[in-house]
Amino acid sequence: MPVTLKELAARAQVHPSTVSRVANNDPSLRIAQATRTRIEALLRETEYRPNGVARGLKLRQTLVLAVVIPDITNPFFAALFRGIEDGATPRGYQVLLCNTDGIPERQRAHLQSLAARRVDGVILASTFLKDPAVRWLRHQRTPYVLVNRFSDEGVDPFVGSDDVTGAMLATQHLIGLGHVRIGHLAGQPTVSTGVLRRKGYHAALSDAGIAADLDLLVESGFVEEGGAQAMERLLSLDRPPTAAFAVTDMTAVGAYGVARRRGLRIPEDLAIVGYNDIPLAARLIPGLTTVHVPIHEFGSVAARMVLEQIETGVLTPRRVVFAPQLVVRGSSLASADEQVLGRAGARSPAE
Amino acid sequence: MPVTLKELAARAQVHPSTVSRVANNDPSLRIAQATRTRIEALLRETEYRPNGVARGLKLRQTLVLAVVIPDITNPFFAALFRGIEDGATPRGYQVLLCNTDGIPERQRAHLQSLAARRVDGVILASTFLKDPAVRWLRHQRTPYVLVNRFSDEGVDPFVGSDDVTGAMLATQHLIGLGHVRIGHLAGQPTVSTGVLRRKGYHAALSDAGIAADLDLLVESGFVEEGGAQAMERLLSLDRPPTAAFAVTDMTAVGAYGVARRRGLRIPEDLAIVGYNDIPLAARLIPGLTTVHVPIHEFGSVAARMVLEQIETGVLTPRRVVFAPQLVVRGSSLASADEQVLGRAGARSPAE
DNA sequence: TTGCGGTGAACAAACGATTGCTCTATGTTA
DNA sequence: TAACATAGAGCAATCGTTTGTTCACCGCAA
Repeated sequence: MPVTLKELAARAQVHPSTVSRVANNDPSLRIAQATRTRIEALLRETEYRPNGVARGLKLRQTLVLAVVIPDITNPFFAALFRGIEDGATPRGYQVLLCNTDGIPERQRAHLQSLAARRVDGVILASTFLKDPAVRWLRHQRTPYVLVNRFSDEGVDPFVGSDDVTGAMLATQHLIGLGHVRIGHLAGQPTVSTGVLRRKGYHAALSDAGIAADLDLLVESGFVEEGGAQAMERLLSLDRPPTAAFAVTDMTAVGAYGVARRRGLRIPEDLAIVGYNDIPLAARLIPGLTTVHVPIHEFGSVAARMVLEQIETGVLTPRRVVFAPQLVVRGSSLASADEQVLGRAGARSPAE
Repeated sequence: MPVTLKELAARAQVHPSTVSRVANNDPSLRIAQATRTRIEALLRETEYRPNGVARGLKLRQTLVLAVVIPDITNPFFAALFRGIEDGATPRGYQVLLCNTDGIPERQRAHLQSLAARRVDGVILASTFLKDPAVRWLRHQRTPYVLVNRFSDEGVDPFVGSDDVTGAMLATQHLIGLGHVRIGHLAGQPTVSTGVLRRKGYHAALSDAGIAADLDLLVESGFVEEGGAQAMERLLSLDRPPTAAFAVTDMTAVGAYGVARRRGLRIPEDLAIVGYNDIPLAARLIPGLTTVHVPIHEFGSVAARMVLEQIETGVLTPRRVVFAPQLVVRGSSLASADEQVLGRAGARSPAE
C-alpha cells in the first residue's frame, strides 16, 4: 500500500505540508537542515510518490493525454500512436488509447468519458467532415489536435499531409507510365482525406487531358476489405482499368489480394499505388508504390502541439501540413529500383 | 468549462449532497418529487458528469486500466490491445497504453507512474523471467495480469498459450514433411516464450530421434530484424537447414526477406513455420504456416481477469492457458490447401 | 524592557465529489 | 395534548495534495 503525506508527517514529527514542500523542493520553504535531512531520508526510504489523483484534483492537471483513432490494429494508427507517445512520455505524460472503429457513437462516448476524466489533451484521428464530436470538443476548453483528417475547414489545430498534392503525385505517376484508364479506390466523402484525395486524382487526370470515367471511381473506404470489394467492382467492368490509385495502403492490400486471386500480375496487368507508406507497403510483393507521409512525426508533432496548448493555455488553431513524397516500388514499375520522387520532405506551414 | 456539483446546487437551491444523490440515484434518498424533477432537469440541461478525478480520489478507483507492452506497432500487441479494450470499455474502463521497447528501465518507469496514478489494474505483456518489475508489482496491491509471457513460475495471474506444445506442433509438422535439418530462430532465454518454445522444438526433435545440432539454433529475438540476421546465419552454414521454426511470425517475416534476397523459394528450398498467427501471416506470399493462438481473446480474458480482481478484491494467481493450433499454409507445404491441424481450440485451465 | 526581524514550522482552505448522520418541520397516534 | 414517526433535506467529514498565511520563538538592538 503506497504511503501518504500524512503518514510520513507523523513519522517525521512534522506537519504534512512541510513534507510536501520538501518533496516538491519548494524554494519558499525555510527549514532547518536537520529536519530536511530527516524528511528526505524518509522520502527515499518509502519511495514516496504523491498520489496522482489527489494531485490532479488540486492542480487541475492529470498528465494524461488521450488518443482517439478508428483502430490500433491498422498499422497507420499504430505508428501514429508511437509518435504521440514518444512525444508525450519525456514530458511526463501517459496516453489513453481509444478505438472507435469509425463509429460516431463510440467516438462521442469516448470523448465524453475523457472529458469527465479531465485528460489534459485529446488527439483525434477519427473525425469526419462536419463532425458534431469536434464541435463539442471545441466548446470544451480541453486542448486538442486533429490528425490526418480534419473537420470543418481550417478552424481546428491540425497536423496532416497535403492530400490533394499527394493524390496528384500518385495519379500523375501512373499517367506518366502511360496509363489512361486509371481507377480510384476512394475514401468516403464524409472524410477529409477521402474528399481531397479524390480531388487530387481528378485534378491529375484533368491536367493530363484525360476525361474522367465515373465507373473508374469506386468507394472503398480505408481498410482492406473495402479495397478488395472495390477492386472486384473495377475488374468486373467491361473496360477495366490498367492501374489503380488506392486511397490508403490498406485498401491497396485488399486490391493485391483480388488481383492475385484473379491471376493478374502486378504491375504488368494492373499497376497499383497506395497512400501513407506504412511499413507493410515495402514488404508486399511486389513492393507497393505509395505516397509517403511521416506518420510517426504526425504523432510527435501532434503531441507537441497539444502540450504547447496545455502549457501556454492558448488554443490557437495552428495547422501543420507536411508535403507528401512519392515512393516508387514494384507495384507500378516492373523494374523499379526503389526511388523517391516528388517534392522534398520540407514542412510547409500552410495548407 | 464543465459544471460542478456546487454550481448545480446553487442553481437548484439545494445542498450539493442532494444533487449528488439524485445524480447517482441513491436509493437511500428521500426527496420531494418536485425537487427531484427540478434537479434532474438541471442535470440533463448541463450534461453534468461528475469530475472523474475527484470521484477517483473519494472512491479510490480511477476506472483506468494500463497495458504495458514492448511495441504497439507489432501486430501481435495491437491485436492484444484490442482484445483488452473490448473487454474493458463495456465495463466503463478506459485504457492507458505504455510501450517499453523491451527496455527494463522503461518498463519500471512506466509501472511507477502507473502506480502513482492509481490505475485500477495493470496488464503486462513485456515481462522477463526473473523480472524485478514483476516482483515490485506483486508488492503493490494493484491487480495485475501477465499476458503471453510469464515471470517466475506460476506465481502470477497469467493468460497465454501452451508454448511447449505449440512449438512441438510446429516442429513435428516440419519433421512430418520429411525435414531433418530444422533450424530454430529462437527467442531470448530471458523470456518465457523464448525458453518454452525452444523446449518444444528440442522435444519434438528428440521424440523423432533427430540429434540436436547446436548450429541450427540461432537467437533471433522476437522481431523482424533479428529474424533476418538469424536467418542469414543459418543460411551461411556449411549444411544449412531445409526448414526453420521461427519463435514469432515477425521473426519469420524477417526470414522471408532473407530467403527472397537469396533467391530461395519457400517452401521448396526453405520451409518456414511461425508462431502467433498474426493477420499478416495469412497475407504473406506464400502464406505463413504458423501456430495459431487467440490473440484477441488473450486480451479480453486478461481484461476480465483483472476486472474480476478489482471487483472481488481477491488477487488469486489464476492461470489461463490456451491450447495452440497449427495452421498450415504455403510456407511449409507447396500445394497447401489451408488446413487446421493440432488440438481443438478448447481452453484448458492448467498449464 | 520593549520592539523587531528572522527562523522554522504549523494552520487552514481549497480541489470536487460521496455518504453517514443530524436536524426541522409536519402529520399521526395514543 | 404529548409523544413520536416520517418526510425532506442539510451538515460535515473524508479522500491526499498544494500553497498562501499565520504563528511561536529566539536573538538582538534600542
